[in-house]
Amino acid sequence: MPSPHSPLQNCLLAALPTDVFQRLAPDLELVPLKLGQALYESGSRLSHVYFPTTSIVSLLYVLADGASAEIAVVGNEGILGISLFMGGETTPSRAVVQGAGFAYRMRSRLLKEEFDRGGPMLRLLLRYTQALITLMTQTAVCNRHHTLEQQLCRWLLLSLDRLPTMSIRMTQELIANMLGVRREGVTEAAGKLQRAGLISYTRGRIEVLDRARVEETVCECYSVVKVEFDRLLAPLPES
Amino acid sequence: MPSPHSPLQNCLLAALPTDVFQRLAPDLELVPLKLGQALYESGSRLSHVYFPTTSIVSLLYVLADGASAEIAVVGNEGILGISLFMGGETTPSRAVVQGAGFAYRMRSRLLKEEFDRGGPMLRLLLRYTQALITLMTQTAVCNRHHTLEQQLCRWLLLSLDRLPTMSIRMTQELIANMLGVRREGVTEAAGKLQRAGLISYTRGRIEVLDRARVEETVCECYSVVKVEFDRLLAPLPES
DNA sequence: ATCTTTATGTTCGATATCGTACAGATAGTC
DNA sequence: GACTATCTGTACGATATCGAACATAAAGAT
Repeated sequence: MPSPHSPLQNCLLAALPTDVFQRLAPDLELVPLKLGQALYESGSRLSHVYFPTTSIVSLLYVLADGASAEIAVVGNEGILGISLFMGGETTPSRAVVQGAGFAYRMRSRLLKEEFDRGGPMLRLLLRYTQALITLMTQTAVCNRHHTLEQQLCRWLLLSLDRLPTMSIRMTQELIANMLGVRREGVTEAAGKLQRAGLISYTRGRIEVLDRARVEETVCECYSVVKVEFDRLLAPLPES
Repeated sequence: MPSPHSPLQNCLLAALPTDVFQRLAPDLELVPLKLGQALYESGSRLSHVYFPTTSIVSLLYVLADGASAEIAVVGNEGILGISLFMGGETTPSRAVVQGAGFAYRMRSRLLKEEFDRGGPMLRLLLRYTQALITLMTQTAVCNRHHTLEQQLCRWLLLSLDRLPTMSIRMTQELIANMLGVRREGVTEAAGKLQRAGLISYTRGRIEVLDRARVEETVCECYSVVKVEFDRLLAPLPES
């Protein structure tokens, strides 16, 4: 009976040519990620990069006064630790596990070596990074122009896209941290969605009942990001 | 008498090793950029990349309803057209000239070729891109948590850092577009700064009178970005 | 010099979110 | 089964920004 876990559950790893994947496979280590665990802190050097499979991780920016905001979310479509190959070594953001699950990790040095070969790994990671940039910038614009209810829908959909289920384990308090708003604001927005029958939630667990209607409520930001991820990561880039 | 213009006025070009610069120099073409000119539109393919010297260019994201927000600003420290080498070819943002001046442009294909050699150009551009990511994410957080007055100060300082003068040609209406707020909001915030003696402005021209006090008023976002740019772009990366 | 265009200043009520406080309700623990 | 910690619901005034309407002022055009 095969293990239920495979590195190929991560889209980036799955998109690599066989020979590259084979070269890296021995160094891929399956690790469980616990809810709330920090994979790296602002300014820290990265010993490993992570390829999530069944987990989901938020990139959070924390201000001096403790206020925070999520700038991106990474699931099985991505990788944590882009500053490694971008050359900066560190970033001013934190990576916090938002959905418990598994990831494969790899020592930073090995990834860097593969990246520096300039082959498919480089092209793949750069395309992914560009998609991530779109996610981040769309978040900036959405923060400015859209209502909390729309932003909550965006957050729900982006999270669902990175999870195998239709429900998310997460308290309203934590969602508020992600969105950079008050917990009460989330209660209100979520209550509205629940009364309308789009979602249902109990303590620490949100379920999307009617995804189609959530997609009607969400602002354009969600689809812009989705289209861009699909465009950039769909085909194995050849060039 | 030498020309007052040189590609070396752009930090990225100046940071290249001599041999690389010599290889590219014949293809660098000096072009004037007019206020309001769009260097590229959302989704368009790039025929050229631009290295600003005395001009300053905003990356703007425009929503379906016409609302907009600036996601980054590029001056003589940077380059326009990162999606070219990141592999995506296009981005969902617009690049609009915010301060008239000059830039050197280069055909996309040539830049891509140099990038693909995997040498100093690749490392330099990736480090710059990482700094740009910090700028974008800080903008997202700032939009969420800081007052308009602070954001205006951030915008002024980031713009000044990319210009040789202490004054900016820009109407309050356009600043409002950049910040993604109403024009009246900018009038109010700018009026407050003017009454306090930090800046002075007339139609379409803002002058910073007391930079030190603007730096006291600005939120932490400005210095985070500045430190990160200094860190990532200061030394010629050797790696 | 006058006219026109454009930029800036001011006001008003409307709205969304904030900050605080506290009341209920649920899950887990003893 | 009672207790406790945590999560969620609700209410209140305070604040920032919005949206619209209109007044003033400066630069440029004829």
